[in-house]
Amino acid sequence: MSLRIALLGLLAAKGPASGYDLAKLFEGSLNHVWQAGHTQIYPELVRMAADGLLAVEAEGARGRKIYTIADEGSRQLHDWLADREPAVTVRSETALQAFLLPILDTDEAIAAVERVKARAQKRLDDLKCLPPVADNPKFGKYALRLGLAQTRATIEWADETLHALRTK
Amino acid sequence: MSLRIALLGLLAAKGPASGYDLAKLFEGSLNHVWQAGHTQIYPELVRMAADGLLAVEAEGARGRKIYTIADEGSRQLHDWLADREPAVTVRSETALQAFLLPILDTDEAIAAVERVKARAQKRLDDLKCLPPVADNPKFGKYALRLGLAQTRATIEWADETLHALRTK
DNA sequence: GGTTCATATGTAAGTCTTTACATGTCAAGT
DNA sequence: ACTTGACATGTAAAGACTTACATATGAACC
Repeated sequence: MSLRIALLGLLAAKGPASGYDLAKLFEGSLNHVWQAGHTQIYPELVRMAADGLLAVEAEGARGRKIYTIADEGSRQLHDWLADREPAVTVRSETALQAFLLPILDTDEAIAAVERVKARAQKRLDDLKCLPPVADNPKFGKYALRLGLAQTRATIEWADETLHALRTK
Repeated sequence: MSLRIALLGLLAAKGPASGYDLAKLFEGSLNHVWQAGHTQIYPELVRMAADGLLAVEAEGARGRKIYTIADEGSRQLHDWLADREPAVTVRSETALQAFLLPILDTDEAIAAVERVKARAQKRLDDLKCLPPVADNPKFGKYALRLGLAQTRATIEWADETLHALRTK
């Protein structure tokens, strides 16, 4: 379901696009929000078109297909955004490592937390130089700030945890 | 793979336990870290026992089965924790709503962000009165702090975003 | 003319996860 | 004796996601 919403949202933000275009957007700005590869996107677009959420049009000799959001698609997107209580299914390997940290001895734990911190630092840098979606600076702005806030929180946790591990 | 690790970790933290016990732990302390229902846990335990990671023992008339972590299980758990670069597959409906917020008009967006904030606030309360895993206060301590830090960051984002939406 | 790379789309197999169905025990309260 | 609720385990089908395989065009470079 959420994949549908993400695709509808991108088509609303960017206008008509091909599956390939959408896959590129997932690799870019959406990557820190939701992830999907082209093998998941292509069949889903076909189903969405069959369900009347999208209009399709073939273009060029290369078999490129352009999808446009239909009224029913706009409606479902809007309703989901306005009404949906977001599900909170957490599945974070980082949090799992944090949970199980006491299994490691102190120096191994320090190394693991250092890794988490380095990763978060890199993510922070990535987020800072993220291009806007389809030259549309509105989109992704709020998600970017949320990502920055949560990533900074992770770095602070790592610093606090490293301090605790080193002084014990 | 991560489900295996979570199960191994719980068995290491708590000692011998049944599938039912482990499912309860997922509903409790692990819930903010990783999620799994009993329908996923029972078959996985069977596979893990078949792979030599766990020892099984039947107990009582009620068909209760007690799993104990085997040496091979301890080894794999330790290796994963010490060596694994945590995967960062983000799939957050909250972040997706944040991403697509500009599709809503201002008052709808405010309502959506209020919902996110209320949810985070509740989560914060949940985290604060979480019981320790198997009366073992070491476990979950670091994950709890990570969860608190990230949840506080989400609330700060909501406040910042509400302010931005209301003054525009 | 040939190579290489980005473009562009798909299928298939396998894994992970959710939802729905199904069964039976034990303890406590009425 | 009966009911209710927590305990306890499972299967099956469907849906979501990943990984590997497969194909073909157009543009740029050498």
